[in-house]
Amino acid sequence: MKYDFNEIEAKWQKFWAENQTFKAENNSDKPKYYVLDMFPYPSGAGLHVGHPLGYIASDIYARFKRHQGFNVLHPQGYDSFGLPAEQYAIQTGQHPAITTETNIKRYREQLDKIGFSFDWSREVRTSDPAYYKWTQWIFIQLFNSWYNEDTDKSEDISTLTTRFENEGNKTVNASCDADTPEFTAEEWKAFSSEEQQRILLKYRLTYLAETEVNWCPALGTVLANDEIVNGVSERGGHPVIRKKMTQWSMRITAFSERLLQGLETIDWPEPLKESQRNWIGKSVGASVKFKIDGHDEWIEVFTTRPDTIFGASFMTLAPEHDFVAKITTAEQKEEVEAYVEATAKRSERERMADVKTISGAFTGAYAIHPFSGKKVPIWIGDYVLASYGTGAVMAVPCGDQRDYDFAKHYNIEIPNIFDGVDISEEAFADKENTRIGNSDFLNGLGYKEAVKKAIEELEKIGQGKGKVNYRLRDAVFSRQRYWGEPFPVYYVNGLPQMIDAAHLPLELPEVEKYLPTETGEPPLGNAELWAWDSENNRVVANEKIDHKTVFPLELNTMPGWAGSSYYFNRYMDAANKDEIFSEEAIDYWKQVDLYIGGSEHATGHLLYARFWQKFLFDKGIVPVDEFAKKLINQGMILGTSAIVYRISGTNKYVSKNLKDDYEVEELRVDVNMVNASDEIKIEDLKNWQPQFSDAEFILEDGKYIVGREIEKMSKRWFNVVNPDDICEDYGADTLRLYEMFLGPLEQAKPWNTAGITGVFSFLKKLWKLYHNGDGFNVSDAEPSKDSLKTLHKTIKKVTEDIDNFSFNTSVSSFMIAVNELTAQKCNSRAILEPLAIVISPYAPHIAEELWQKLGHTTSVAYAPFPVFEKKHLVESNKEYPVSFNGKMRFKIELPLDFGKEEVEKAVLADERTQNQLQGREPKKVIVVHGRIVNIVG
RNA sequence: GCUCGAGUGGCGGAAUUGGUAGACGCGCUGGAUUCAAAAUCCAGUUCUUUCGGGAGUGUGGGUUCGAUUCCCACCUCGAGUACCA
Repeated sequence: MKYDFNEIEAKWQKFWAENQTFKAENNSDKPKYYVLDMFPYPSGAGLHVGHPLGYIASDIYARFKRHQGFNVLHPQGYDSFGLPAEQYAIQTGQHPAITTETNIKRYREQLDKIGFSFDWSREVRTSDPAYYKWTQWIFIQLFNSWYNEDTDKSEDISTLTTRFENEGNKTVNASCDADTPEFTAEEWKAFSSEEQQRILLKYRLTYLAETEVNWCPALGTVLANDEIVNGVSERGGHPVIRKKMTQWSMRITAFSERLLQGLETIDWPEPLKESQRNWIGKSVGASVKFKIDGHDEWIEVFTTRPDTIFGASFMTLAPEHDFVAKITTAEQKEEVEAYVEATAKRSERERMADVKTISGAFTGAYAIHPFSGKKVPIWIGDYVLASYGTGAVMAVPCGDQRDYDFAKHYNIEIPNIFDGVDISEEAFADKENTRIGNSDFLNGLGYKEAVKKAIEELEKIGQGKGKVNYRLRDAVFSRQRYWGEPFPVYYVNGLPQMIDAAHLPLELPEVEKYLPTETGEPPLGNAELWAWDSENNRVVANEKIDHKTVFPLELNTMPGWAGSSYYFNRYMDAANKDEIFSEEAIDYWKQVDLYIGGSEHATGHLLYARFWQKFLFDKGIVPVDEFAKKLINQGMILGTSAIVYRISGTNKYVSKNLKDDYEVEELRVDVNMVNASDEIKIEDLKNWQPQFSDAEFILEDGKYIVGREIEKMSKRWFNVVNPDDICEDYGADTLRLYEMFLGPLEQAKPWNTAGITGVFSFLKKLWKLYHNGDGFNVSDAEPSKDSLKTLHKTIKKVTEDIDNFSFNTSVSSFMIAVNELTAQKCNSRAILEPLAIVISPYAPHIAEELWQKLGHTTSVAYAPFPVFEKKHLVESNKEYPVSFNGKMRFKIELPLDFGKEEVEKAVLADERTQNQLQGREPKKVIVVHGRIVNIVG
């Protein structure tokens, strides 16, 4: 009987869908387990064979957990807001919602063909108003919250206003904007309502602020750093300038320390955690205030080396620093202004790329050293970044290489404050071996003591204190796009007001064009129905705006990461119309137990999602403050491109191993035409593209052999392999097994369809094991000892492999098991029934079919996983490998109950031992019981 | 530059607490079956060899009876990050 995978797979996919086999219940006596994939952006290109890798792994895990008796939540959805649909809309006028719907359909078909055990009843789409209602809702919660650094928690904004009324803000320890003014309770009460609102914005967890952005006038939009290449836009090559814009931001910096500490509590890959740590960028040091000579102003700097304060011989401000204009003297004005203008023209990336060139300008002003009272010149230089610390540094040229280079370049004094160190060539930055000298009260101290002492002294004179600084910046949350979540915000006298949560969702309006308006406003500026009637709580036409009851709505939309920052929680109760999720659901599922996805989201999605989770935790909305206990990064699947060699200037193509005799150009051709021996059929090539139809070919051994190159899977390299095609030709079970068989989950590895025949013939052999000629053939005969041994070593191995996420080695052990059972001519139910369950997480369709044929009427998906029994693996003999000086030379079979002496005696008595020794006396014989014998001599 | 990861046959890879290096699969070689091909099955396949053996996991050292595995130095490749005070 033939293994008809197409029929079998269609049958079971239908069965699972009709019976809702994988629907998870929100209340169950079973222990819960939540397996999550990073949901895809449904692109127009569809899935290639690399996309489902992580999904297959998580599906195997989810199925395994079901066999182990867990109530498994394994949902899937779509991150369906995004740029490509919008770009397509701009080009064609097609509404992004339509494109998105089409793409989702295609994705769903492709996913269904692979046989995933998703609970589709919980599907979410970030672009669905029923979903983004809750994205908007969370935004409102953030707006209505502030961060109390005393309790280290987000709190409702009302607790802040109460404190302002009672004590002003001097005593309030909060995360807030740097330019927040101080006020007393009386002053607060005297402020107008508008003034109060303006101040509260400086405290809210999402707030409006002037942010410097990369503005591309030609595209009418803000670009991310990686959308800019060499100072011009990647798309179209238009100039990009730095521009200040009022944008929504998220006060993620309030959570810096918790985001850092939380990493210790979660089981995520170390490299991923490391990149989050770097991104957060904690440094411990001190903030120091320098008085500016002749001004009332103080310059505040952050330093990690307060111990070197006596080495500070100048200050450097970022060119953008607020003080620059104020303190620059008349003589220096021209030079400074020219320098500031020159730096403003350069993009941040340009500035960062050009590290070698030293540039700066002297402001003519001086700061007073807090201890020595000496006047130190104040410079500006673009090596100081406005966005880090205070945008100012105390320059210690003897201890910091950049300060050193700057000082050398401009002939600034380089005082040496290190005992016994030569600084004539370079700065000395070795903390371990630091011994401070020439520094008044710090003389003779090492790094640690000197830091402590310096901070103490700074505090005494009120000019500094210990401080922790983070590199992490608040996250800009506005996008000048159409296809994203609208902000639930309208403006009264320029001040943002939240739409009441009861009136959400605020749905995206229709627009004529998806481009920015002529006046440079975001695409929503094109909408005609985009005003808020605050009396009737609904969207009305723009012409009704009277600024009394009808107000303009926000024109920006939210970024891609908004919808993905909490979707894992929404899955728990995805259809809930009244709440983001029920308390019952979140208390049961709590958090994701296993999250699988790409490492490219390390510092984007995965950091923002942790931030929102901590916020929701503070608000009591979720019960745990980390959303995913364990995370695994799947590696990228690369393509194996096929290359043909055209002889230069001709239409002749030469086979790979003959190409060195000619001058050739490499051309990539469709990999799907190449067979396992790297041979391509000339006919296929001729039919593939017209340029080959009348080409000539120089063959080797009558074949055309292509060259191969491993590179990213991409249409332009013609190396994309489609999972549908694989399912069509070999079946989903083969695809699933082969994806796993390729190598370790976390590693990048090349795809080559050639190797797939190995797992395909394995499945055919597995099928044969249960069949005899035309019929199903499983007997109730007692299994042989060997078969039991094969089964149980497979159970053991596969269980361990799944626990270790080592799915590739499981596939090998299935192959070994089937090879052995075939050789043993095993057709015993006692073996073949458990075997079907063991294989079912990997190859669920064939397992279901065999399970049914074995006489079962319910899905194999919930059959208990076979339990490993040690007794079947117990041996009485061991084939000892005998090594000489660590090299294995021969094997000898001995009873396992032989003791060390008996083993040694038996080995030494063997003639092969004497052969090896050739008359030498063995110096030492090591016997490791049950493992190995090693003879030294 | 810094951080992290990885180097094993022609290829993907295995060896999970230091104990038989190359499991499993692809490809390749030979054979069976076939008019032939596909499919299937069997045998072989790290290199080298005077057929006794010898060498061998990026390179060089070290620890050990024994190292792909642990330590030190270096080389190569990949990923992330970048004037972070």
